[in-house]
Amino acid sequence: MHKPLFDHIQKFISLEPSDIDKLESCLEISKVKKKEHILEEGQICNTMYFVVKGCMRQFIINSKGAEQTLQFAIENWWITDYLSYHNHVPSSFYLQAVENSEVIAIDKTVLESLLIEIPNLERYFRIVTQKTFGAMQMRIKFLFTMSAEERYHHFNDNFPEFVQRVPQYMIASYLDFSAEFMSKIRAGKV
Amino acid sequence: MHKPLFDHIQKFISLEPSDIDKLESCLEISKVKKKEHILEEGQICNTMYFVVKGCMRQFIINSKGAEQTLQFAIENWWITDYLSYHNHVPSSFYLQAVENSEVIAIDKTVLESLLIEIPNLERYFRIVTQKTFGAMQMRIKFLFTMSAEERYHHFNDNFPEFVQRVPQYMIASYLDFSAEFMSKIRAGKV
DNA sequence: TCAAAAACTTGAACTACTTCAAGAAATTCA
DNA sequence: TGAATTTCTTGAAGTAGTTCAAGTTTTTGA
Repeated sequence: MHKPLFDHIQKFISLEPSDIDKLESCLEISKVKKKEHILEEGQICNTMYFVVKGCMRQFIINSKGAEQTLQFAIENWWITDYLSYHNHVPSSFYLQAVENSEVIAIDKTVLESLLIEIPNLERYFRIVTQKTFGAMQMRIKFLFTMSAEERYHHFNDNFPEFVQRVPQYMIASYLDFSAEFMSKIRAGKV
Repeated sequence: MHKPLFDHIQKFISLEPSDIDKLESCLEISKVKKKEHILEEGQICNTMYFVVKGCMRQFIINSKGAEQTLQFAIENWWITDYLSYHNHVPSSFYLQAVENSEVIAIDKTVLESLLIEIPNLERYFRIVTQKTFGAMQMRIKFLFTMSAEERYHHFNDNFPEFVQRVPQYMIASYLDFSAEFMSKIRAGKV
């Protein structure tokens, strides 16, 4: 079902029924099994993904061979590799399902011509991207100013359900500390 | 002069002469003296700034009273606090001139109505924001996977002129290590 | 339902960085 | 020009985190 996407869009702009039809015909919903990749390092990313259900993450494999989560996307978030998408260069990232998920995929070529046809949709993406960018600016602030323990508590206070929902080692790497250290923070052993 | 902005815009989209006039009438260029603030913590940010000449930075004052640079913007970059701008909440950041600079300021109310009038301009901002977001994703990757020394060399290799141009302690905090440690890296004493 | 896999915990040893304090060098501007 | 300010450097001591290795608990799926 595409409804969650249309609901999300209509929070920011309103679409003509004809535009809704046009957009609808371009969307492809797909189920992604837990741990399945929708993008791998080295591939060119030609798709934007909207999470209808479940949870996706962007991660890399670092020089020690360990996975490092850089970004999560839950229901109603967009996720893609914007650099690869816009510059048509190989991606540095993996995009993977953390849970069994459903995503709406929009192909770049299709989307770009759709955006020219529907200026209001262009507006939607501009606003959503700028808001996400704002959230990213705050994230950098937190990473720069808080200790590991403060970052954990802050995240836990703000997204308690989410912390329950995904493996702790992913949260640890998203907050930029080791899984072992997170375990100690939780046990009050720091 | 507004030319640098129009040149930048026309790299991504093309504007009708009438649109150029319309936009032109909304722009306000202003000189910002080195160290002068164009936004302070606690204020609501209602403006987007385009750097025509010079260099601006976004920084915070951390719990120890030290300045921490989170972002730079040189010629042809936009800078603002997107969270404060979109959610109309007090900013967590300062925006300050690193050098004597010239910026084009566009007021939010003016810009938002302009964007509705000129869909192509909406497109420009969508593309520019997404590209900047892509750069930010890479930045997070570098912060997460490289050591302080690697981050310094990587930055220095990619932006050698820029490293000459701004005080080293600002670069150090932008790369998330202390000015003293940067000094030691440069001296080969690590 | 139960064996295998994935996720979490613990302590001990280590290290990449920070902090502090003081001096030297470079830049600014009256 | 030269005094004041800003920026950079250096070494010594400290610490917030990592790494490793091994064991325990929880979850998964045939």
